[in-house]
Amino acid sequence: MTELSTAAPPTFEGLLRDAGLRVTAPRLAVLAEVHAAPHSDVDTVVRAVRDRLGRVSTQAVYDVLRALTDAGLLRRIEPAGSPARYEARVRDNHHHVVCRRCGAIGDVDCATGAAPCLEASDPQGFLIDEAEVTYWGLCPACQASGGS
Amino acid sequence: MTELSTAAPPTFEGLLRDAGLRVTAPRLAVLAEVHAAPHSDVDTVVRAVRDRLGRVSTQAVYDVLRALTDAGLLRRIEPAGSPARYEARVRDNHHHVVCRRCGAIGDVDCATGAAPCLEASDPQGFLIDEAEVTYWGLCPACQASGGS
DNA sequence: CACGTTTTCTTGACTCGTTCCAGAAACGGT
DNA sequence: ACCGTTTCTGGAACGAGTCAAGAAAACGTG
Repeated sequence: MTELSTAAPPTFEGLLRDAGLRVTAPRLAVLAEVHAAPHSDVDTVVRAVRDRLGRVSTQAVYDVLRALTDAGLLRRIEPAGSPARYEARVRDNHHHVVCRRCGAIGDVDCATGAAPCLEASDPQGFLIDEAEVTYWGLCPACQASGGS
Repeated sequence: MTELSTAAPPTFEGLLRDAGLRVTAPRLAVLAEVHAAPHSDVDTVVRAVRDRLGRVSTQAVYDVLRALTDAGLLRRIEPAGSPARYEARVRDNHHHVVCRRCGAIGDVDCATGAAPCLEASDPQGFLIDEAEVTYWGLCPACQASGGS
């Protein structure tokens, strides 16, 4: 079926086809937007998609984001106190720094090799498949402005 | 001011006074409930408080939870996709395992001593004050029931 | 290239968790 | 016991996200 080499399709259309998803304008626009502006929230994506395509319903964007996330083309992150955000860096086990004041998000690669804190000391019988690390602090801009 | 030794006041009333908070029935009830049932969500706390005290407004519970959290007597955790939950273990830097299916939460002590992944490889200029680790997986019960 | 099936998008209403507001009630220092 | 301050009540409101039914578009086939 997927005869064509899935080596590294550079186009968004290729990404969609390889994932077994239909190619539609909203999906291409959402993919492009999240690749262009990582850590976008839904509202930002909706606005960007409408800039490109004109009239697109909010639900379409929610549906597309879910489909792309389920297909592994996007990753959903949800820092406490913020609406959900989406990024295109996928399957590379990186983490995030979140600014307590303005909510800005940055990517942080794993320090300790591939799996930093992946093993809990006593997982209480849980079968763990992912360790998510969130660093909380102040972004450079907020350190400068709000001194206290 | 705080002349009396704040060594280890065993009563909830003592905890409140030492934190400079007024002692009220809703606050005592909330403290007792969260100590008794860690990782409770707001609705659970509301029900428990009403069981003890009779009529208590939902807002009172929200206000109390915020006041106790700000005072450092409770800790608020907010796993993605779940409503906020509260626990009484505070200032001991432990982490959580969350069941992907049923949302159950367990405590996990730091494996690597006091600060496991506390230092990001490249914090991008962020001033980090906390590293929050969430382990995702399946709790024992969900492993047993939903095999697939 | 037209057809029919399947998937996707639109519109609108709705749920859930949480917050805001004004006023009544309770706390606790003097 | 009194009075100023803080806390609680009740009701309305908000944002994020979901559900449901039908219209529209994308794909595999002949």
